[in-house]
Amino acid sequence: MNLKQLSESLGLSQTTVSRALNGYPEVREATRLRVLAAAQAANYTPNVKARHLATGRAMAIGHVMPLTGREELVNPIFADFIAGAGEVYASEGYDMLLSMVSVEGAEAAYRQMASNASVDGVMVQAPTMDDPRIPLLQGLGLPFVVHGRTGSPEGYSWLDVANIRAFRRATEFLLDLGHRKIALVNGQETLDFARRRRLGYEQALAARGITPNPAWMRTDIMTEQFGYRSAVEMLEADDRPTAFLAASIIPAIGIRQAAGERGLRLGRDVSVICHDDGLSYIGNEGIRTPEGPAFTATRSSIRAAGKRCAEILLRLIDDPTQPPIQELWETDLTLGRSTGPAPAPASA
Amino acid sequence: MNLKQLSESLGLSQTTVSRALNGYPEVREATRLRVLAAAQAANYTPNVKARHLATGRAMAIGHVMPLTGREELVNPIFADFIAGAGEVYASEGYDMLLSMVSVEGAEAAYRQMASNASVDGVMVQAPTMDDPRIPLLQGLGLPFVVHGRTGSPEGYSWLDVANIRAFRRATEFLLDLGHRKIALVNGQETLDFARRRRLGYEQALAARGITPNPAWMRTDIMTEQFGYRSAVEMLEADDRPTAFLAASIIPAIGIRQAAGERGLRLGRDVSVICHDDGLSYIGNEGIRTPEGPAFTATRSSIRAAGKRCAEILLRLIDDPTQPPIQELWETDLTLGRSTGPAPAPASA
DNA sequence: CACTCTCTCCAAAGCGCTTTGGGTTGAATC
DNA sequence: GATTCAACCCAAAGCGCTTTGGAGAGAGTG
Repeated sequence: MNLKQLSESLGLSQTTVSRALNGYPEVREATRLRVLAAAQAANYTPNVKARHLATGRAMAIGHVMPLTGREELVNPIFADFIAGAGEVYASEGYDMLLSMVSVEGAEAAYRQMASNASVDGVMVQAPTMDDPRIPLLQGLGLPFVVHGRTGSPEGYSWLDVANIRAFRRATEFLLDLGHRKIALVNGQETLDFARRRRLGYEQALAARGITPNPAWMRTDIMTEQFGYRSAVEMLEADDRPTAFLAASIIPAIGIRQAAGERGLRLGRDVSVICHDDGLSYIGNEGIRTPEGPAFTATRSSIRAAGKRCAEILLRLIDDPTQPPIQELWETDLTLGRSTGPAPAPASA
Repeated sequence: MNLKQLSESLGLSQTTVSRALNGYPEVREATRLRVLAAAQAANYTPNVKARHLATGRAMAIGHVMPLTGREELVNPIFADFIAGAGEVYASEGYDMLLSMVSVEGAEAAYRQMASNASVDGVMVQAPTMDDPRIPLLQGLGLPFVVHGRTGSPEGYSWLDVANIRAFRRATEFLLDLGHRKIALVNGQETLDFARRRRLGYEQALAARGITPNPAWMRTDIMTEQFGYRSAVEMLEADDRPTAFLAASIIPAIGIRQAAGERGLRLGRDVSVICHDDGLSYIGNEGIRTPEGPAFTATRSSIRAAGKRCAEILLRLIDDPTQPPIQELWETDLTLGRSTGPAPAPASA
């Protein structure tokens, strides 16, 4: 069933039917209702491709899910982010075009999306400090929103969490508990957010006159095994940290496991704070006892971020004169069962 | 730059240029090279929508990522599955159209994809025993592949792991270690795979004359907190299991946490076997010591499954006469550090 | 009553591509 | 030298929709 057939069955022109369906005012209300009823009855939906050819709008948003590392690992964080964004797209009638490519291939993917106009805008995730995708997209004139930001976050739309503050605060909290040997199990520091988190950590230490120990600062893809291995190495060294700061709940789980295997109890022998993105299946909030969730954590819902980024992007698409929209979200520091006072030096 | 401009700049007709670019034989090799060079120089890529309008093919595959539960949780498993599939699509020039909807909305999503021909085929994930999407898609005539299968898996293409055998084998392994009190922390049993896993578990118990204890059989969305809570409840009861069988590594992590908090060591005081989908960030294989990975697990890469499902789907699309392709993958049972002989009854 | 609007509706062009159904041309064939 | 046949190339017709530029019919106005 296409427009032509539908209009013939109604004894109307294609123009009128099209206008009736798209809510234009040049059609009598009675006619519109008749058209809508007929469309409904015939189970008619306009051919998206034809419409796009005619309008030039793709009614689709491009997402590029970066696969990190040589193994092209897929971060579950993106699934939740996409879920949030997808919700918005669906409600506004947009499709989501997903491209999974290695970090190196991302640029080409965006370039292609732009060149054949298969999307009306794109979402940029996990930017590096000086991400080449941003000037690229600006040059291509394709609307985009960055989740996170770069070193010089001007002239484009982004949404980010206050990473420096979050990790400074978390570090201060550990310092207040008497910890002096604090390890940072960070994400890849080529990524801007990880760099900022390290800054926050270093600032807090510096404010108390503590020089960070390079052996206690690890940076890599935020897998469970990365957390595990980092913790194993640090806990088996002669001088070991009494607290860990993890960039995600996933490495934090690895740290917990490493500690547990060595008979160290979280919150008593070793403290752990992680950033909690509120992941669906491994959200920290879920495991809540009267004493709080499992991990003390800086919290910010990645799904809510996805949703908001999508809203911003659609606004940008709707109104090309819209100036850049930038939002900085604060995180909560929620107390859980994984932190406690630093153990007495004798036992460490 | 469009076809018309390109052909004018070359002094050729649109027909010839189009044919040259698409590899038809009616064009001289010299001309083809000239055309290709010009296209390259002009950075020309054909407008996808126009092409689709003309050919009727969308060059896109629809994925519907089911969000489960009232909270619409997104299972990280799907991210890895999609990564595998996406790899294949990209290499064959297909786009991936992703729709995130609640389980109830999935049918409508598929129906829409079919009705406006925005995709050439769809992927069906997480089927229930008697999934309505299958007759729906058959009726719509849209090629599809099911990851998993239904109660009566005939007449359509699917790829599944041998869930019954996997869980029977895992249960037998625990029985061989002397465990008699084995709990099953399963996925939602409306889903076919979960039902099959329970069957495997029950068969193994029945073969040794053991009646399953309903209190030790849990079924829900496979989150970490589900694993945690289930384990807490069972471990705090008077009669507690000595071993757990978990449907995913994620609830298994919750179980481990619950056990650890109670001073129970995995592989010594409590045994755990889980199914390991080889997730990128929380893959069991990663945390490997000389004694093996953290969990004893039935293993099957979800990413490889995604890849293979995509290959099958593209084959189906390429050749409509292709009869259904069905593949049953066996799992490995790999020994990890989470299992050991059943503790002496006195200590239990 | 002629004229001007406003309301409704329509014919046709156009979006950029593929593909059908020929045309030309030059070489090979009889 | 006429005929046949590849080999190349082209004009034009769609694909299904939106949108421009009217046209016709009543209603309102002087």
